[in-house]
Amino acid sequence: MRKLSDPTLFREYATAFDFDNIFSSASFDALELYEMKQGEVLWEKNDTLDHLYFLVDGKIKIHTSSAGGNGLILRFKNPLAVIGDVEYVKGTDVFHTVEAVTDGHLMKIPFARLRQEEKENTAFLHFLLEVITHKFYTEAHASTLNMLYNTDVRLASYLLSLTDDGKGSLFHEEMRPETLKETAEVIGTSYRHLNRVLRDFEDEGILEKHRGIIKITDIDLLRQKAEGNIYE
Amino acid sequence: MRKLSDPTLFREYATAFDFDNIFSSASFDALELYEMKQGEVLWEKNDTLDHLYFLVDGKIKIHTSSAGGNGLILRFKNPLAVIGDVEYVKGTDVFHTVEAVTDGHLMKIPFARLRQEEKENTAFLHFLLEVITHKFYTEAHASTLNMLYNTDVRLASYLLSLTDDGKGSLFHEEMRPETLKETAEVIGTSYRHLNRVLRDFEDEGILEKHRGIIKITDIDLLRQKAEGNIYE
DNA sequence: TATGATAAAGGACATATGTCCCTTTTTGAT
DNA sequence: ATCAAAAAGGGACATATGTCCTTTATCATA
Repeated sequence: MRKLSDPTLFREYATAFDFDNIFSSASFDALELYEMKQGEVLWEKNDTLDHLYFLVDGKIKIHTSSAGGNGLILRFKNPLAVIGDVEYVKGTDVFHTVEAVTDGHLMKIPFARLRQEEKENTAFLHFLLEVITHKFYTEAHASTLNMLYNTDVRLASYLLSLTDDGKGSLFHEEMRPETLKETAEVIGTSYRHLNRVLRDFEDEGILEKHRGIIKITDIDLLRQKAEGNIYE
Repeated sequence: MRKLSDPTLFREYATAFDFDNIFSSASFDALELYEMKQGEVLWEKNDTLDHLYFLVDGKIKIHTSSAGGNGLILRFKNPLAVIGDVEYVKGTDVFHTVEAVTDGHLMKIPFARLRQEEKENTAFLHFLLEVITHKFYTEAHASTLNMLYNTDVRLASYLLSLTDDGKGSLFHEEMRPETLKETAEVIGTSYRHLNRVLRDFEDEGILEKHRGIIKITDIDLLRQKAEGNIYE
């Protein structure tokens, strides 16, 4: 991660994400703009954070690798993702590895500054509360889904979350997650097994696929498979 | 759940859990004491909440049953557990079933009152933030453990969390979780499989068991099994 | 004391999923 | 255009885990 001095770009992000309203002017002035490069590992398990970060451009992934090295789970995050909120509140070390999936930009602000901010600015506390609550909510849903259902249901739910815009309307029938390998990691299974389940879906007429490109052909069947669940 | 009018008991809980300091006096006056009976289902999935609850005495369990009816996961909560915090912040319906494991007492306060409280009282926002952050932290750990490791590691971690007082010192070598069936639900496996793994542990000399009573005989081996993980 | 409900224990079998490995295709860098 | 690395695709096999069912022990209560 490299610090950027680009007042124009800074201003752009500040406006786009309403930093002026979230922060008092003292804190606003403490914000700094950084850039990340694709593939860069931003933080690893057990790192200590002393800044809060906001992803303002690009995409990151959060993942954990077990001691054995194999097997990861992860989530992708897009702007405006907040990194370090839990560490700020609990004073704990980083728990998941965070990696840049694309080039992008982050804003950072020192924890110390935020301690001040808290005392003066309820809006910031609210913001933090909402961000963390949302994380919990999402995590609880995903966790439940993972514990209670097999790969086919999880995959169906995941595909729905990509296909559906959340309100039931069709968003796009054709999509391409980064890679199938990543998809496997997201739903918490092996690449091999994902392939198996995808082929089953194909046999059942739910989708067609060709070299990683998946096209949903029967969204109702897919919904049925998902048993009312949807990722997030 | 039944409302209680018992000023003495009320005062006792208020003091024990520092409600005077968390809340302004206006909110404090809005607190009401309720009692719950063992086995009572306090809330079910999709219920709508309009009060925040504090468990001040007794024990509850949080669980989800899948559509299929079988398979639940759950956590136990002791005082001072907060129920409805996420629902309050996000405005969503109840997600997990909450059941009284023992007789006990709860304090409740209307969401509407809390909206006021928020505006006047930073301590309350802080409290909420800390509670929810802790929930997220715990959930994330448990979820990761569940996704990454097999039943033997999860069981070892769970047993450790009961045996260890968290700082590495031995707490008690002999314990009895409510039932083995419940233990199975907590670590997210079937009763049958739990039995299998327990017998493996017995064969390996990690523990001895007799009709549900488990005695750890080699805590170091147990630690080794847990691979550095511990529930919570 | 008898009786029924519940928990513990585990056999037998089915299924879900992981691991290892090999082949083909695609992509990206030189 | 060429070549190496990554991704897709899937066979063969091992293992983890679930389901169903039977037996035995325990405990509360009629």
